[in-house]
Parts: sequence; structure tokens; C-alpha cells
Amino acid sequence: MQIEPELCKVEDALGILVGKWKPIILLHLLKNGTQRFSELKRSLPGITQKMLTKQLRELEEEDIIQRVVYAQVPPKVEYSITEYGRGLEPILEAMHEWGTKHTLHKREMQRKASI
Amino acid sequence: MQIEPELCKVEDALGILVGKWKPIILLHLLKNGTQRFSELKRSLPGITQKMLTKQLRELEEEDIIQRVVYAQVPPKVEYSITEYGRGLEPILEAMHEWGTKHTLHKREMQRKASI
DNA sequence: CGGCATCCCCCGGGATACTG
DNA sequence: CAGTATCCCGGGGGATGCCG
Repeated sequence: MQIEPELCKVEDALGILVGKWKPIILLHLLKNGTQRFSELKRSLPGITQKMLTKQLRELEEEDIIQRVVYAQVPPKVEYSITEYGRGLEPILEAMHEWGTKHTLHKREMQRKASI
Repeated sequence: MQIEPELCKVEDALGILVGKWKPIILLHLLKNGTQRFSELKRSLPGITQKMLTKQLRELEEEDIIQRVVYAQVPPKVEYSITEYGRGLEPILEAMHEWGTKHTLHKREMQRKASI
């Protein structure tokens, strides 16, 4: 792994995942396949339309997700993970796994600290 | 993997890694072992003392790195990865690998788009 | 040497309202 | 239904200066 700032690509990958709702959006699309805008919105309690739109546009820009607009009334827009975007799944899984352990680790640390 | 926002731990892991210099700091400590504050600062062209201190404190708070202060003049402070923190290495490597591919992928996308 | 303290700027992101 | 447009706030992060 290259460690020089110019060659280290960790930040680039991080940049794709960062954004308040991106991981959870990606997981929903990975698990549930193609989803409409309103379905995603319903699945993400608390998100605003503005934010959902923004995050989706940014992921689309990176070729992680695909956006399909149907020319009809009422409008219908579907989002799905690209084949390429699927390459992020192992990283998301690893982070989820580590995060789960970390939650327990912190609890243990606090327990010891309180003795 | 849990996908419900309350149970999904991806954001927690992400929270540890996010912060402008955290990945590169962790990689330096992982690769080079124990390092003094000034050594780290020299290794990170462009970082300010304030930022380096802040990022190190946050990582210490999560038990990812260890801070050892030597009571001497001039002061000496050494930082190192904890055994626990070493668990992040696979994730960092996976992100670096993906990021490298992504750089190439974007280049290819731009080439196709320009045709 | 290894920090805090201070000042300041930018933008991520929330709330709300309007539109094709 | 799936967006834009507008307003606004908090905090991440840069620059600089002081201290034990």
C-alpha cells in the first residue's frame, strides 16, 4: 500500500462513502435492488428530499448507482447499484462488522473505567 | 448485516476514519510503528499542529492509538497504534485498493465520455 | 517540543416552500 | 412524485500567536 499522501487512495474511497446518508442508501440498494425515490425516502427516516437527491446525484456521478427516469405522469425515477458500485459491498460489510465490535469494545472500556 | 439505521454500524466505523488526516496518520503509525509528534508532523506535509493534535486526540479517545508523554525537557510525546487499533488495517487496505481502482475507472469513464 | 487559544471562513446539511 | 430554490446555522478546519 502506498503511504505517501499523493499516492494513498484511502481518502478517495472515503470520499465516496462520506456524506451523512450514503452508506445506508448504498446498503438499501444493495439489499433490495432497484428502488424508487419515494421508496428510498420512506426507508430513511429523517432524511429530507434535498439531501436524498444530493447524495444520490453524487453517487451517480461516481458511477456507483444508476438513475433511470420514466417519462410519465406522475414521475417515476428508479435507482439501482451499478455492477461497478457492487465492488464497495465488501468494504461496507467490513466496516459494519468492525463498527459492531467497536460498540462492544467501547462499552467494555467504559465498564473498566468506572471501576 | 443489519440495515436499519439504528443497527447499522457502518457510520460508526466511518466516524473513526473520517477527519481530514486520520487515514494517513493511521497508515504512518501502522507502517512505521511508534512515532514522535514532530516525526508525524514532518511526515504529513501541510498539516497544522492544531489539526494533528486534534486528530490524534480523537483517535486516542477511541482507543485506536496510544499516547505516551515523557516527563522531560524538552518534551517528548510518542504515539503508536494499539493492538485493538490494528484491527482497522484490513479496512484501510481494502479502501486503498478500491480507491486505486476507482482512479483508473474514472479515467476510463472520462475517456469514453469524450468520444 | 508539543501543545492550547483565538480569529475567521467555508460548506455540509436542516427546514421550509414552490414546481413540472 | 420527484424534484429545485431559498434561508439559515453549526462546526470542520486553516492561519497565527502564546506557553510550560
